[in-house]
Amino acid sequence: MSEAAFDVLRGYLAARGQFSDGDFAIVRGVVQFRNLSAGEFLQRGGEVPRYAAFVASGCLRNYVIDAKGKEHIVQFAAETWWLSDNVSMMTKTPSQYFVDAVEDTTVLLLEPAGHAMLLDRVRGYAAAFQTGVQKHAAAKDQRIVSSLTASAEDRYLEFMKTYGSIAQRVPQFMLASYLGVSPETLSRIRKHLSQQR
Amino acid sequence: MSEAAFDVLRGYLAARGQFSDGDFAIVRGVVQFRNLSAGEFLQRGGEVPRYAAFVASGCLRNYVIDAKGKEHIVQFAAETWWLSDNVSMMTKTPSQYFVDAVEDTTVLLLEPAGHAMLLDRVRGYAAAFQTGVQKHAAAKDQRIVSSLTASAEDRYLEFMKTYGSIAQRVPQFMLASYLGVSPETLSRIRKHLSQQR
DNA sequence: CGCGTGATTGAAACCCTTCAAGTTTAGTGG
DNA sequence: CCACTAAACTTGAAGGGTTTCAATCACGCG
Repeated sequence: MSEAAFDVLRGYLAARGQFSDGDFAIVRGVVQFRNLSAGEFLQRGGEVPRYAAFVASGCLRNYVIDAKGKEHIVQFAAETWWLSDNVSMMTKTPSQYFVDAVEDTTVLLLEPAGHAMLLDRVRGYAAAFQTGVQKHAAAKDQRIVSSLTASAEDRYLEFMKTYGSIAQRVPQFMLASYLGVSPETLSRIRKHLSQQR
Repeated sequence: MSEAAFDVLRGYLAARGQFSDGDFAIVRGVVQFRNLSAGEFLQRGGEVPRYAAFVASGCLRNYVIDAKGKEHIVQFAAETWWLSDNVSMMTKTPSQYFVDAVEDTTVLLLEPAGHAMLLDRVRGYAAAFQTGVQKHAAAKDQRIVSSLTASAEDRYLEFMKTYGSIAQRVPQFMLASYLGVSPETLSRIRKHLSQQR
């Protein structure tokens, strides 16, 4: 059970560097497993996060709740994605982010101390981590750019091209929240696109 | 001249870790200096970036140009800010980003090889770099959140609170581009706010 | 001084939201 | 397995915020 989950992380790491069995054993020693049912919270806004999460299977959503009580999805995280609020975790300040499971989900949890150990003890881990962080940052820039430049329809098409497999797994109203439009608008966009062909 | 510029980087690093004179000498050895006049380009879209830039004085703007030829500012970078397209630089692929100087600006340039040397040879640099990258990423999340949740007026107020000093230095139409609104709208927002008090 | 750039202002058009109602889908208990 | 219910999705109409286009104003600089 957790073996299968750990294999996902093993595969993720193996694709990003040369790691020995001993390295994997160290990793194995510092991660915890947790199963979440659909809708179950991994973290609530106002809490100080204690873990970074690696999604082995399923899908998480990361969102904020604004002054009017409305949810705004910042990120989805499906298999092989990391999700964490590093700044809040490191500074031990409450996070504004909520995280819950869109589907039944298995995550591997990594505490800051464990992460520090990996950086220190596993050769090549720091570099792999670095690369991952940079790609993450680039993806965020891309999203900022498209929120500035693109219409709702264009943003939808861009999402489908990049994360189409996720779109099939999350309810439409969540996708709307991610895109920053109302569910009604997304419905109309889809209708409009379907009529075009 | 370049001494003053390097002092800015020295101060930046000293505030983020314990570094010896020898460490600073290593840093000094791997950075290049460059002065940019207002409007001068540091990088054009389509080019493969070769450096990360640290702003010692002045201010850069980082932007994309969309299909209609319109500029969209992704980020400003004033004193003590880093600006780079790490993914393009590392993968040696053309960047979509343009970078030019809003004012006369002095930057320190760091090649990937130099950066690798710092990570390897300067104790504490990797950790300091890591922290900086995470703060950057958090700032981007914040911007995504506010582009999803906030009206143009709220985004303007948020920018003024966070980066007010930059607002006084860049032309209003650039600020509008950063906020993702037309110059006319920003003008109206400012008028509206000034009439409220 | 006059030219060019940036900022302002007005009016029309457009995209998107909100509200409201109806339809479909999915989940639950009998 | 069906019936019932709640949630999600769709569709329509009205309203609001933003853009676009156009004209005018303000200012710095050769």
